Amino acid sequence: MINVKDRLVFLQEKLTSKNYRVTPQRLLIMEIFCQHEGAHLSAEDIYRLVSQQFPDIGLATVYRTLELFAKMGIIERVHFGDGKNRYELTQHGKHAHHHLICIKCGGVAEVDEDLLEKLERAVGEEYQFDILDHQVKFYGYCQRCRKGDTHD
Amino acid sequence: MINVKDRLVFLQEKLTSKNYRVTPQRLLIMEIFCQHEGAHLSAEDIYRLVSQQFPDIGLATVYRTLELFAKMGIIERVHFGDGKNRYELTQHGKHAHHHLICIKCGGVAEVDEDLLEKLERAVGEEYQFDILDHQVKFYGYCQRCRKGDTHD
DNA sequence: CTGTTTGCAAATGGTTTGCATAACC
DNA sequence: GGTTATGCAAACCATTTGCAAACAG
Repeated sequence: MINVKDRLVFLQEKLTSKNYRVTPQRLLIMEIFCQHEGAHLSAEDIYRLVSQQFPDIGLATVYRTLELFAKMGIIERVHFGDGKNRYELTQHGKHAHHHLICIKCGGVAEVDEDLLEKLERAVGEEYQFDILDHQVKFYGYCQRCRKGDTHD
Repeated sequence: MINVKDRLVFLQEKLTSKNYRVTPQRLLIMEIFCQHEGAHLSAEDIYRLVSQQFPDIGLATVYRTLELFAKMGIIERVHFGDGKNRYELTQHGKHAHHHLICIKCGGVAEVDEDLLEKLERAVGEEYQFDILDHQVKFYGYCQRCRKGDTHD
């Protein structure tokens, strides 16, 4: 797990520099993200987790904070098509948007490497598109479900 | 545009073979898809379009039909993260899930070629995942918005 | 005829918003 | 102290569901 303290200091500075206020709710939400590196948390997930330490937090605050963090580039939205937005810490220097989604158990695994850089460049040139980021989803059966073999 | 008549006959057969009933609503919705090849239609879009020819259709019927068509593999859901599901005709023999999404104007362009086959195979092997399909989204600025240059 | 499909309206679930109060700076 | 952020409840929007009536086979 990442150095939480560093992240929190960084957040604090970034908030202050943009004239946003440093509040316990915002710090806590960032802490949750650090403690769940690699997870794809929904607003509800975060609400539940934060509530354990800060029972008075409102769901709306969670949503507003996620909106803010996303706008600041600290976290990113990812969509798995399950009806809810999910969020993960922005990985600086490399994208982390390759997901393997099992269409049976719904499990989501993350693919680390950025095998797509070449493709990104090629497509960007061909279509005259200034590509800043990408997101790749592979749909199929994970190892476990593959064995089960009861593909309905 | 694709041969609409062929598509409709195909749909009719497929419905009958699975003991689903052939209804004017279902045929009309398929017709709309054929007439908007390449578009990424939301349920609301389809409802609006079908209503012009069949004013009594209910929105729920549209949703149920989309669900059915997706289950039958005739159409596919794509997610652009704008809060609504979008649908497009399944392209047999090739995937058509490469989208260029402009983060300024929201425009969506489609990338035709399947440059991802190699990557798909490699990732599948490495992660022991039985990959059936993939979906790629590139986020950035389209040619037009790039010129405008007022990025934000 | 019989079971599937439809339209309507009400319910649902995730997310947003208005507003008075509380908290940061 | 002035403004920003919060919590609550109500509003919102896309989608789903229950049910009686309509329709396909």
